[in-house]
Amino acid sequence: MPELPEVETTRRGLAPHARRRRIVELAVYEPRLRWPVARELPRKVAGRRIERVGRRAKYLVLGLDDGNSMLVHLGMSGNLRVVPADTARLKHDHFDLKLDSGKALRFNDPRRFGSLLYADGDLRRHPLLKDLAPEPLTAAFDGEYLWRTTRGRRVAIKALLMNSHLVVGVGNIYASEALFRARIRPQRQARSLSRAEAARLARAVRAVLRMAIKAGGTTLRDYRGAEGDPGYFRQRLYVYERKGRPCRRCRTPVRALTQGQRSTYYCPTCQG
DNA sequence: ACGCCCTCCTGTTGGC
DNA sequence: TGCCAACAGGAGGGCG
Repeated sequence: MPELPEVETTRRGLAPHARRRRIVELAVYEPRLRWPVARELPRKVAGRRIERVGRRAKYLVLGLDDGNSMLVHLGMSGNLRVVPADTARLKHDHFDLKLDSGKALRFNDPRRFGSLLYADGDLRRHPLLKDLAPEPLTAAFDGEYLWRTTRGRRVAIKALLMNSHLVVGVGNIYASEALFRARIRPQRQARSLSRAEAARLARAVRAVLRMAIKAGGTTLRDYRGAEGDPGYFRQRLYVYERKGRPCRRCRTPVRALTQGQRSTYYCPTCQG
């Protein structure tokens, strides 16, 4: 579900409520997430102040006043919302991070692919973060980088866009959308991209992520921001979920195909 | 190192 | 209406 724009939207919604707040209690109702929630986590974070609400790839990072951090990953169906702490719990509410404001950050995740992790000290050494590629919205990710890292790679460019060793934050929706905007077929071998195409694709990735953030992300079903509101980028999608419907640019019916057990959408006319 | 495939989990949808 | 299979936004891990 949530890709970079949705996680970033959640981060922005959370930040004003969480920053400088002290953690009164971490209440874990269901520790069986993607990674089991460590038993000692509530004890470690109780009483700490949240100093930073950040993001790395699709992880939300809560930086604590003791130099350690909590990481929250939303998985496919997760939401992290701000609620009054006494709000009645619903099905699939898995933990509450209760703050000294009387609010709680409440995590709901039907599929339980999300996670709540603790990282002591340097985030860059955390096992799940240490090998991640650059952020797409930083200067490190540009056409030259993309061209260089795709050399020799026989895998389809669409699959490579979703590989967090190449670039982070791009999932199934925005991979299709970026390739459409760059006018590149998703099935193309990554190594076949020209320098110009790599440059177009890098720009398209950045553009589509930026625009999606502006729209508050894409809500297909479950996604809600920190305040409970959906994202509005769905209505701006060019190909994703539009199989058989006319391309918004040229009216050719959009095609779907399966790559690595994931759906890909593209326009056979616009994407040469 | 690389590329492919499977897995975790629940809910929804579509076909019969 | 019921049943069952297919599919869904992630991504680690195992295999050849």
